[in-house]
Amino acid sequence: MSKRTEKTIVDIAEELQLSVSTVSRALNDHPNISARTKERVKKTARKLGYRPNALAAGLRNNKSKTIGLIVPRISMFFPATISTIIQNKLQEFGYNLIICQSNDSYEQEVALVNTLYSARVDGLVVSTTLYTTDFSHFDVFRDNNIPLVFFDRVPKDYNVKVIKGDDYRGGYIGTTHLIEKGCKDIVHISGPLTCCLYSDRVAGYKSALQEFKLPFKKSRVFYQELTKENAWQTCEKIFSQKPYPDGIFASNDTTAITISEYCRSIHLRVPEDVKIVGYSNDPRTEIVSPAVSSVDQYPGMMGERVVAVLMEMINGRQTAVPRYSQEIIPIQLIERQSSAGKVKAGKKKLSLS
Amino acid sequence: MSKRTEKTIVDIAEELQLSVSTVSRALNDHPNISARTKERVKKTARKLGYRPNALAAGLRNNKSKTIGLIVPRISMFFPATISTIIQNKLQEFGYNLIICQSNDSYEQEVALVNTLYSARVDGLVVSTTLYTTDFSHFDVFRDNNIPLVFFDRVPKDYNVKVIKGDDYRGGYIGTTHLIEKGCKDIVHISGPLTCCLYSDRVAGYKSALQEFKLPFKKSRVFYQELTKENAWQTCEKIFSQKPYPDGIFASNDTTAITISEYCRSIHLRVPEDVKIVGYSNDPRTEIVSPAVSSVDQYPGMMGERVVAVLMEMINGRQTAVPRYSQEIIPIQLIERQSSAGKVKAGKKKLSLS
DNA sequence: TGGATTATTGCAAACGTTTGCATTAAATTA
DNA sequence: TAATTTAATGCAAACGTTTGCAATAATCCA
Repeated sequence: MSKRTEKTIVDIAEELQLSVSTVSRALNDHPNISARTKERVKKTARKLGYRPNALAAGLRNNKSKTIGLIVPRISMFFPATISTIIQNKLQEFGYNLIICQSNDSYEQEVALVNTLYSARVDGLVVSTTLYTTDFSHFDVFRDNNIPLVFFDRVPKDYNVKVIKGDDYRGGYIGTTHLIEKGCKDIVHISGPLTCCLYSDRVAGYKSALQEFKLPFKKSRVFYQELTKENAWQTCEKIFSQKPYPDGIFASNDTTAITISEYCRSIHLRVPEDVKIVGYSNDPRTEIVSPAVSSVDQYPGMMGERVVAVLMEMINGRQTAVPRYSQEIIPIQLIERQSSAGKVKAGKKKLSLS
Repeated sequence: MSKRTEKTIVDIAEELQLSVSTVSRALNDHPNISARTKERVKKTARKLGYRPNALAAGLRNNKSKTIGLIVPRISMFFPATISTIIQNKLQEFGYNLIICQSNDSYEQEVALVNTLYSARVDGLVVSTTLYTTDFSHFDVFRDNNIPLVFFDRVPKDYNVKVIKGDDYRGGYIGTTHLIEKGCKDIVHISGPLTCCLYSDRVAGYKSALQEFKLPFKKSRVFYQELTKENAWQTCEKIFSQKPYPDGIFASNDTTAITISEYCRSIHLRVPEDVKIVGYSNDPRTEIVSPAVSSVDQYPGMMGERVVAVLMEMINGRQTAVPRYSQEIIPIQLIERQSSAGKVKAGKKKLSLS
């Protein structure tokens, strides 16, 4: 057991004939320890190879200097980007980040919340499962007044701090853009409605159609997990019979890109025959040809806001009283090749105000 | 302070008129606690909303049930995929994972090692910075016999457990493939040689050239951080004067994809005029056109091996004595459009044994 | 029925910090 | 110089567990 080499502050104290309290205070730069003592203590700390034990300090202080993060998966562009930012930002504040993935499983999410509570994280950041509609597993955090922030995929009707993208507007803008480019029959491929993200975007899609007096047809909206496989299957369904849509608005970029591939496979031209808009502005949209238009969600801004809000809560500037508050991060449409120009020859441009 | 609601095992003990030790053992299913008592304890634990305090347990047991992971960045495909797998796998074993990014900064890496040590992680997994050549900051772990595993970007000459891809072979296979497809003047774009990954691949590249009696020219190898921007610049250099190379082997896919874009921009045809092979088999290689050939590194296998080895070390089956041991994960070339067919008309196929 | 074995439970120390309060030493003032 | 203030240090409890050992209760066998 070489563990016997672990030095503690009592070793330092003994070596210097000081009390442990003095050593502790010296290491923490407590004001009423003399400069000379601080020097001596720090020096022998280095000499002995002393490493503070964060567990012990955490136990005593009832804080772990650790934040928990739960996301569906870190292999997807948007959560990955946000996680990166959160992690880097927290590092600046001296916090560690425990990143966990629910893999979009409700049960896993519940389990993770509990282990992160046991780990006594000082705060929890979460983007929920596609299927989380009951949020009571977060009560432990909320009721114990431990900072809790949701982002992107956030609860509806749960009294808590929420930071989300402007999904309604995203749905609206994406659809409007296609209409302005001349599309008259726009399919929307959405995620499951249990997730607020998608219901908001669908609402935006609807209101855009309505505003431009285009009919909303139930058969033109698809609800599915937004995987490549599902996208391909849905394409097969869509293009199994005419009339073909002249625009498709997909609620993520994996889907948008797959649609584009499918169109090529059946010799439909993008954007001439079908225009496509995706969501998230995944960098893949740029390298694919034609490049795919997409709704950017400013992940950087969102990540920074998450950390800022969290830190305010931790430092008590923000009232930690569980109070619903929603912060909306703007979105922006990035126009690319996949939705360029006019609908196929013969149709003329809608004149829009 | 609603923190006063935190229940501990002594609350359970009081409620049941038992000793804390009995409660502790009951909760941990210790064999010599009667079934009846266990039942009662667990029931009131639930009733009181008791949550174990992992910090306290960790302090007492000298283990945190937490693993540290340091990667350059989690936004890159390969480390992201591995992190995902490691995280999911560890979850099965009841371990949390603290994911940290060094952002390819040596100083940050050093700092992270120290905070993870302070957090008393039960093990550390790391893929180093591009520029880490001094590994002494890992001594704390090695010397205290705390499981330490390196993967992908691993140390040379540091006595420790290492799991890496077969980069020499990857370099060899990638180059050989281009040669077999008829290339005679192959550029190699490599990362900095401080990183074992790249030096191994360069070695593979060299030996392939040698084997096929092609000259190795220093001017045909470039060493740089493998970013998009650098790739573009290097392309400008390469194609600023003739003769153009007829094959390019890039040490990552971002670079390979950018090269392909550059070629299109100057109206060079891929693969007819230039053939391209990348590294890592990033999914982007598939959606780009022409699809880019790449060397797959089996991230799944690597991730699983990392966790398996780590668990063996933690459970003491593997000797934890710091002993260098290297495990090589195979690679596989995935041929795609970017390196298909023959070199431009007029050249005839090399007949290879 | 009594002694021995076995099954349960309890006591108390330990893990490494931090911190309120008490104490001592040093500096200041009258 | 004595009394008072200020600066620096020490004592001991506390954070919530776990665990070796001791103690008690229950069971068994002859």
